[in-house]
Amino acid sequence: MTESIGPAAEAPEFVRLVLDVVRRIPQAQVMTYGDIAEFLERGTARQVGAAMAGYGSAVPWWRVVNASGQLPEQLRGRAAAEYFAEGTPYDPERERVRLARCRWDGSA
DNA sequence: AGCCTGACAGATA
DNA sequence: GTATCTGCCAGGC
Repeated sequence: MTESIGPAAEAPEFVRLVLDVVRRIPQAQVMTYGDIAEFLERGTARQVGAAMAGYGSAVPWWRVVNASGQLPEQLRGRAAAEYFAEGTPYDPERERVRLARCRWDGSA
């Protein structure tokens, strides 16, 4: 059999591309799933979501949200702590980031 | 092959 | 503002 490989090594190329983008999102800013697919000119929002579900723990996953500025229920608590820590504009009532203020377009 | 599921999104009512 | 439907497409069964 092949020798032991790390979790990232068995990730498909699309997953690597997604993770590379997520790592570049600046602190206190976010991208949506669709933004990442569009930025890569590859895949769909749903595929980005699948990539994050499987491998997202290796990157700043809380900086990737859906088009409503939210993450799944299970992750909202931990994400909120990160938003508070890094100063991301966040609406605790709605449990969502304020996309109009912190959406990153991919430019530095 | 078909069917279902999913960290989604836009249109519509 | 919420609810529902449809399109999307890879992956698992």
